[in-house]
Amino acid sequence: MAQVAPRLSPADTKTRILDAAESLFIAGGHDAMSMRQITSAAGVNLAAVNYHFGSKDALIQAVLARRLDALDAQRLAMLDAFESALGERLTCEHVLVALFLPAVRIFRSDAPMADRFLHFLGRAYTDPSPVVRDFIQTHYTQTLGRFFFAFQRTLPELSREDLGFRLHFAMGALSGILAGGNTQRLIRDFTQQQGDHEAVILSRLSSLMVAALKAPLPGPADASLFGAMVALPGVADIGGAAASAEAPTVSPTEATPG
Amino acid sequence: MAQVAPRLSPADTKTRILDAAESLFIAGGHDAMSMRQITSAAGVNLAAVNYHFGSKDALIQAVLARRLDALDAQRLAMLDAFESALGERLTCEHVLVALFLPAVRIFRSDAPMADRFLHFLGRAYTDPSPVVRDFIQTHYTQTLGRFFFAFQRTLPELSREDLGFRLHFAMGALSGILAGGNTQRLIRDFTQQQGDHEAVILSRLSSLMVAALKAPLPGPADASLFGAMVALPGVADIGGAAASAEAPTVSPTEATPG
DNA sequence: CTGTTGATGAAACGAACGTTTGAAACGTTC
DNA sequence: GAACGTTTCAAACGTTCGTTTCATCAACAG
Repeated sequence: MAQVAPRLSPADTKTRILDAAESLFIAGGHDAMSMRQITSAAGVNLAAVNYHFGSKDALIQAVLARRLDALDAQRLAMLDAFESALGERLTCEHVLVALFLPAVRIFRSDAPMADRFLHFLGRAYTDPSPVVRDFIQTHYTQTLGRFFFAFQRTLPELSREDLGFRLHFAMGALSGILAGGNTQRLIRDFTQQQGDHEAVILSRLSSLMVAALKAPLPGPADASLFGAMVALPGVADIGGAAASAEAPTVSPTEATPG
Repeated sequence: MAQVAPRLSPADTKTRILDAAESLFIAGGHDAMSMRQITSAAGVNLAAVNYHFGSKDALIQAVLARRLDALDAQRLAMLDAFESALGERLTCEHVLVALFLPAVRIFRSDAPMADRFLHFLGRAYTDPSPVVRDFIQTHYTQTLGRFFFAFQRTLPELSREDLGFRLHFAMGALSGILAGGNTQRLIRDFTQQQGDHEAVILSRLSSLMVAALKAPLPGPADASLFGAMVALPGVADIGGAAASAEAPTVSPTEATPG
C-alpha cells in the first residue's frame, strides 16, 4: 500500500461534482439537492463546491449550461444549415427537426449520460425554482426567438398570436413528456420494433407536433359543435356556476386536530 | 376601541392558511413555501398550521385535495354523462371535453381563485417534490385509467402502446402549457375576440389535442422522409457521434476560482 | 532542502427550516 | 361568574442548510 489517497486532478473533481449534481437534479429537481448530498455522492469534500464553483447557485447553472449550451448551439447550427440549403423551400417539419434532432441524437448516442438526457431536459424546462427558471429564460430566449421567426416563415397562415400559442403548446408538451420520466422505455419500445434509426423517433414525435401546428383554425362551426356537446342533458349542470363559486367540495381528508 | 382583535373563526383560519399556501405553491412550487411564509401571508400564527393540519405535508395534501378532488369528481361525472347519453356514439372529442371542460369552467367562473386555477393545475402536475408526486399518483391514477379505457374505445385503431404514448403526450402537453404561467393572457386574448363562450376555448384546445390523438401513424415513407432530411449537406455532421460523446463543449461560464 | 501555490480536509459559523411547548385568550355551558 | 374545551400566541426546540475558516497536504521552482 504505497499511496493511500490517489488524489484526483482538479478537473476530475469538478466533473465528478457536476455529474453528481446532475443526477440529483434529474432525480428530484433543484430543491432536492443539498450540498452534502452532492459532495458525498461525488466523493469529494463539502467545501469543494464552493471552492470550484463559488456557490450552490453557480453550480446548478454550470450543470445546466454544460448540457444546454451544447444543445442550443446544435439546434441553431442545424436551423442555419436547413435555411441555407433550402432557402424558401424550408418547411415546418424542417424547423421541428432542427428543434428536436439534437436532443434525440444525444439521447440515441452511446455517451455515458445518454439515457438520462431527455429526463434532464424535462426537469430543466419544468423546474419551479427561480434559479433554474431565470437561467433558462435569460440564456435561451434568443434561440427561441430564432425558431419562432423560422416557424412564422413556414406557417404564414397563422397569426402571431396563434403561432405563439401553438409554440407554447409544443414546447410545453415536449417538456411535459420529457419530465414524465418513463419516456425512455416508451421510445425504445417504438424504435426497437423497426430498426433503431433516429428517423423513426423523429417521425413519431414530429407527426404529432406537425398535426398540432398545422391543425386547421377552429371556426364558429366547431365552437357550436362543442357548444351543443356541453349542452347535453346531464352534462350542462356538472360543475356549473352553482357548484363552483360558493360551496366548493370540502376536503375529505379534513385533518381536524384531536 | 373595544376589541382590538376581532378573532377569526377556526374555519376562516384554515381557509386562510389553505389560500396562502396555494398562492405560494402556484408561485414557486412545494419547496418554495415555508411555514413562516405561509403563516405570515395568511396572517395567522406560526403554530396554526401544525394545529389545524398536523404537519406541513398534510397541509400541502389538503391544498391539492381541495381543488383536485372537485375537479376529479366533475371529470368522472361528465364522462359518465357522455357515456350514458351517447353509448356507442361516444367520440374522442367527447372524452377530451370531459377531461378539459371542468378545468376550463372553473377557470372561466367568477370564483375568487378562477384566474389562478390553470396555473395551479400545471404546478400540481409538474412539481418535482415527492410529497406532491406521490399524492397525485395515488389519488388520481384510477381516474386516468377510466379515461384511458374511454379513449381506447373511441380510438380502436390505436394500439395500447400508441394510445399510452399519445395520452402521455397529451397530459404532459397540458401540464406543460398550464405550468407556463402566462396561459391566462393567451386564452383571454382568444376568447375576448369572439364572445367569451367556453366553447371557444374548448374548440381551441381540443382541435390541437384531437389532431395529435388522431394523427395518422407514421409509416416507413415518413421515416425515410426524415432520414433524407437529416442527411442534407451541413446537417448530418451537426452534433454527431464525433462531437457528442467525448468532447462536449466546455461551459463558457467556467467559474475557475481565483 | 526550502518556499510558494493550488487543492483538500475537518470543523464550525449564522441562518432558516419544521415542529413542539405551555401559557394566555376566547366562546360556550352550567 | 366559574369551569370547560378550543384556538391563538410567543418562544424555544433540535436539525439541516449554504457558507466560511484555517490547518494540512501535494506538487513544483529556486
